[in-house]
Amino acid sequence: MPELPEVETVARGLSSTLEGRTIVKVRQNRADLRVPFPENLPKRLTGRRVTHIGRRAKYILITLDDGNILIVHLGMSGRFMFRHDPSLPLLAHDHLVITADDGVDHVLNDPRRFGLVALVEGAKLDQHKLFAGMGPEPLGNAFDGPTLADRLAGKNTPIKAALLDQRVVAGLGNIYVCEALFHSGISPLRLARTVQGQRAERLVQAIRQVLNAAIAAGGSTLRDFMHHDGELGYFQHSFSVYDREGKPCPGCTCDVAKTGGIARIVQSGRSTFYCPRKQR
DNA sequence: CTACCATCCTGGTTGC
DNA sequence: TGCAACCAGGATGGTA
Repeated sequence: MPELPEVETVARGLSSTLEGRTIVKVRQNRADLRVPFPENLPKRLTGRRVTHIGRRAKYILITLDDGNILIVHLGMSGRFMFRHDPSLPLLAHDHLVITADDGVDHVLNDPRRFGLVALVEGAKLDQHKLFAGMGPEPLGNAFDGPTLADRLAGKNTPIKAALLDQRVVAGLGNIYVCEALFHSGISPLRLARTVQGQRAERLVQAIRQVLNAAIAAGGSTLRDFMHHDGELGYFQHSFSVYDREGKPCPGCTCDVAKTGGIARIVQSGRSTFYCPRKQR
């Protein structure tokens, strides 16, 4: 479920509670999520101090004082929340519990187990399989119109599919791709290679704007998503098209009874929501 | 290269 | 109310 804004929100929450703390206890309750947990993970984490919490694309990066980085991906249904009361029983799907030196438990819960946990040497992060070939951060300085236009050049695939490809730009998912395409007036069906020049520029601005607005709202809570402290995001109330099939798009004056309002189509197996009149 | 499909897994919602 | 089918924010690997 979590896309970049939700992961950023969780990472910020972790940063305020776990950064600077020493890990005193780790409980791992199963052998794997989408992939196996790292070998001897509890042993390798215990006694380490957390020096920094960051994010790359949809990955949470927890830097340790031995130079390793604990990587956490929340998949579709992952939550990473803290609990002050260690006497509370673990819930179903609580897979990893990291106890800090202030007695607070940081619990990774993931019912569908599409998430993953890895531990890599900090210096080799960019070369790691998960990050090699990954596209630019959409909120970073390196992401601009010409850069995106370059990465889309020659791609004979719908722009919707291209933006979901983490090698083109890293961190977008189904929701924010739909929203950004709407705000830039680009049809999700348009061939990626035709998004050049001003159109690419508009798309970059729309991506940045929608991601920043979503982060400011604490992300979007559709079903599972929660902040590190259990709070919910509220950006879902600001969706223009996502999950709004048949409804009017913002500012639309046309008759929904005639136009059908926002359309839903399926592209590469995923729902796409858009306004066929405003997006070309 | 690209498009499409299935897969991993659980749980909430929908429809009969 | 019960139950089955369907759907979901991601990523990957296979096939045609």
